Amino acid sequence: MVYRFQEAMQQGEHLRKGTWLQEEDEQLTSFVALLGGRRWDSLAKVAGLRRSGKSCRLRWMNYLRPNLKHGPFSDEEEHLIVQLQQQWGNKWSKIARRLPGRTDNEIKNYWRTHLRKTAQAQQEGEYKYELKIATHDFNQKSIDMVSKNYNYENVCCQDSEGETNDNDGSMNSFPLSDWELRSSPYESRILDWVAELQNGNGIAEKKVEQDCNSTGSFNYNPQEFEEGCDTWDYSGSLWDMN
DNA sequence: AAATCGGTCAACCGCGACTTT
DNA sequence: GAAAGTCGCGGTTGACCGATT
Repeated sequence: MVYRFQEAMQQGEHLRKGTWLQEEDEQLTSFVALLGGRRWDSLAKVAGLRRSGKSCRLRWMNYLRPNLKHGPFSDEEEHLIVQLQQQWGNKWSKIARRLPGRTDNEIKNYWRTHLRKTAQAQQEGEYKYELKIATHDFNQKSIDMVSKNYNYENVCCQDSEGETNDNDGSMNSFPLSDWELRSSPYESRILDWVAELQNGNGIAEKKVEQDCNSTGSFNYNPQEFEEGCDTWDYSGSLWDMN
């Protein structure tokens, strides 16, 4: 799969695909410094790279660009991604602008690998919840046969203040403590965040605040994430190579 | 030790939006 | 205003690697 550079250079005008070689990276980096990060098709030709402009741009944006972070996501970053994905959906480039040094591709991959599992677990959780209701129903009916006093809603769907909760069987009303499918503390933390966000209540905000206080470094303010108030701009000092 | 499986992530693809000619 | 060129985005693919059987 990995071609030798010399071989690649002998392949005529055919555009190369696949993994970038160190020589190609160096060549691209020096020509971007020289010509700037635009007109990628022209840059690729001038640089003598057997790559499409698109490929060059992608390599630069996702890997070679200065100030990029490479490594695991911090708790703050994870939290922020979850928050913003909830808010904006799969707008990865938009989300990436809130995470200095992270690329849309990186965030997208992170979401798919770590949080798709969460979604699946959530679905299974719903299934489990239905089973639980069915089991509860069955047991309750057995009790009813004795007591003749069955009222499902009153038994299971009132909180301590006597207010009736959401009763549609969705995960909105499902107590997280009953989830037994979490495969790791990491995933359970994400699950907690997602569930709290879905509840959309002050508890979630309080929890976030507590988490922030505990780490002492993160504070989520929804107003900061309104359209058009980027806190990080690609186009400024990032492009300064010196 | 070898085969298989599953997770991760770099890179590609297609398409729409934007810019230039 | 139209055509061509370029850019940016989101979805998808496939190679790689460690864990498991």
